[in-house]
Amino acid sequence: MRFYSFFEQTLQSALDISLAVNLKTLSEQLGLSQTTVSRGLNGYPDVSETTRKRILEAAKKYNYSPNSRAKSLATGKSRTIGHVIPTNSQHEMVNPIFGDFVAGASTVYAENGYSMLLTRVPEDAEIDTYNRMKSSGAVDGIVLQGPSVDDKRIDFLRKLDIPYAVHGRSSGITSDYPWVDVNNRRAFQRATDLLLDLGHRNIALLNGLEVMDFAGRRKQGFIDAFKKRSIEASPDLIFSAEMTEAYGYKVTTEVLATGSPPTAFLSSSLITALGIRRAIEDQGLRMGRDISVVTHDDMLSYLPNGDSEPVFTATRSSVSLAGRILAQMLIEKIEEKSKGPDAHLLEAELVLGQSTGPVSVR
Amino acid sequence: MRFYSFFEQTLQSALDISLAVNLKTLSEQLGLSQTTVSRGLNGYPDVSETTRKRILEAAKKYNYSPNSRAKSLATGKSRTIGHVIPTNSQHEMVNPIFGDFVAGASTVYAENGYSMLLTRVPEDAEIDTYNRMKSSGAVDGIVLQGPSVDDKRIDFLRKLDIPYAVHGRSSGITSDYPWVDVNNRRAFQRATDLLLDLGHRNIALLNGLEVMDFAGRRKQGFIDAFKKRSIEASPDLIFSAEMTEAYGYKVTTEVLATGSPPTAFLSSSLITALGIRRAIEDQGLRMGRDISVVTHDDMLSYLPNGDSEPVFTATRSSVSLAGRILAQMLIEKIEEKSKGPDAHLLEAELVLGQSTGPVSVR
DNA sequence: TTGAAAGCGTTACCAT
DNA sequence: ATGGTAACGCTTTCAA
Repeated sequence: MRFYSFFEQTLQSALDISLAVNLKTLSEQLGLSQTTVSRGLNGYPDVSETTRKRILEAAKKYNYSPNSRAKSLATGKSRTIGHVIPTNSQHEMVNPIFGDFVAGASTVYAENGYSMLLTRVPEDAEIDTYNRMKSSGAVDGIVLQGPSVDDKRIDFLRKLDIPYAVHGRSSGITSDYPWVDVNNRRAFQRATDLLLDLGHRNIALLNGLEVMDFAGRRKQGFIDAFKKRSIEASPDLIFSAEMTEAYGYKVTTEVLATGSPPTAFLSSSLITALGIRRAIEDQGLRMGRDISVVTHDDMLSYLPNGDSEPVFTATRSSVSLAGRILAQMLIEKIEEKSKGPDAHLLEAELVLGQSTGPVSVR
Repeated sequence: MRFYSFFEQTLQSALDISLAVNLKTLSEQLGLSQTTVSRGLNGYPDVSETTRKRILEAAKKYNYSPNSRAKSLATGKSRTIGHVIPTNSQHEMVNPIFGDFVAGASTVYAENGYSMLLTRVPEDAEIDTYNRMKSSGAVDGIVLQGPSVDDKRIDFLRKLDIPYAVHGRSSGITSDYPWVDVNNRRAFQRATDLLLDLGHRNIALLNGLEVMDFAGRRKQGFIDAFKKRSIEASPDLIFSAEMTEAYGYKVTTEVLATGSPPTAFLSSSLITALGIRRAIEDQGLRMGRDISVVTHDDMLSYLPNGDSEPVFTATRSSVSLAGRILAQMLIEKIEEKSKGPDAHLLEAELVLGQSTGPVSVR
């Protein structure tokens, strides 16, 4: 009895100063073996209901939670998924869709008892990081974000023989790999179609960097829309750069000063579209009357759909959805509920704003 | 000899199929003890230069990296820092500054051999998550983002007795805690001052949710600017809600329809400012001529400073900087290079756009 | 300068 | 239904 009360006391004070209660202490307290307690906690069938109840109560009382490091060492699973953000850009700021994607994915991780390990490394150290993630046993799976054209990392991940999934696709990679993507080509083709329908011919495309795979697809959609009407998109009005606001401002200012300025702008990013609008306003032109701006990656998804207000299709929330789907896919792969590489194409629409939305040529 | 070549072969094939090389295999291969190899890799002084060289070469050759779980189990340190994003909002999208902050912090983590563990949990499970993070030994430190007024989580973290740091402050918490914050009050006071200088009197403030601590500070700055001139800010023009675009659109539309519409808008968020602009354009008014919009949390930081172009102060990049500073502070706390709670106040300025910037009353 | 062995906190196999 | 014990891969103490 003195013995037990000693432990009681130890545990109580441990509780107070938040010292870790481990399986050993807990089992001693319960007068059971570590094995039984472990089984009780992990829902094994071969433990009586009464003992299980006792175990769970004690665990709760002493605020026990298993040491995840020890658990993962014993099981060989870390229940953690690695995401890598390359520091590829000059500025520290990050594309807003990054947050949406991460939010979507980590929600699903949390629901399934996984956590997300986020690392930011220089682009040239990325392969090395994947390598270490795997061989250090830190993660059970890896997510590759924003693939470039013919992305060598995809083959590398396959060879690394670790579950992985790609947000976006990579043209040039012929082998199978699991991905989740939106239909960039079709979305931009539709947007261009709309502007062409309204009579625009001089349309400027402010695209992202063409090493990024999605940029190539968007450009293709733009060009295809013209081709289908047997007209040619002016190559002088197709721009490609990192999607900053300065880029939008600069290009728009320059292009509006030429002999035949565009009557409409199609932007690959909201940030860039901000620069475009700013430049247009500087020229004394009015959005939605003198000129049209259509942008993808918009934040209008906050506006309620199906109301008296104009309908805005949620591009940003589709990114978050992509995160969810991809996370689910990866978890299933890790837990071997599914095997082969999956592919999911999300149907993203373009965002058409009210005042900044397309108008016909005057 | 046969013996060594057997291992050579084993290791080689392990390399090919990317099987984990562990300390045991590596030391057997080298003909050394695990102890020596471990010491060699971790830079202990008591190992001869020649052996150290051999060890490092072999480690590189066989692509060895220590199992982080085992290491952390043995050392009691996880070299991981936990961030929690509460799922407090109706929508899945996340404030863009979240990405900037995370990017800044994780850069510093990476530089110091730390990684970031990101979890997204329902708001009511947050305390529980911190608890588990600590008692499961998953993290060495915790970052609290976006505190509310009188945030109970701060006291909880202190009691949890784990290194932590807060991005933002919490009025009502009198005890010391480590934080990094911008001067929200002063920034909004200055912006309001500027608009008052230009002759505006009917200024609308579209603020964030007032449970969030930063929103309270911003409102205070707004009110103070009026007070200093012995005039009163109209309470009817102060709004508070989650910073969506719909919020900006709705409030602006309504307020412009009243008898004395505001001549200027001050917005707590770029997203909301988008809604404000959209509504203004719908009324046929022109930005930067008929009306002024000043917004905080802008993305204009992409524009180069000190050029011929107007100077835009980098609010977004200051968030990223906050992430860096906070990460550095937390790491020092974890490694016990510093002890007491630190406080850093970053000097954030308001962003004043060119066309959308403030104009005097006409 | 090097090595043997104990220990970190779990799980899992094999008994009973 | 329950318990003893050997792993998991590393660090660290103690010896040599």
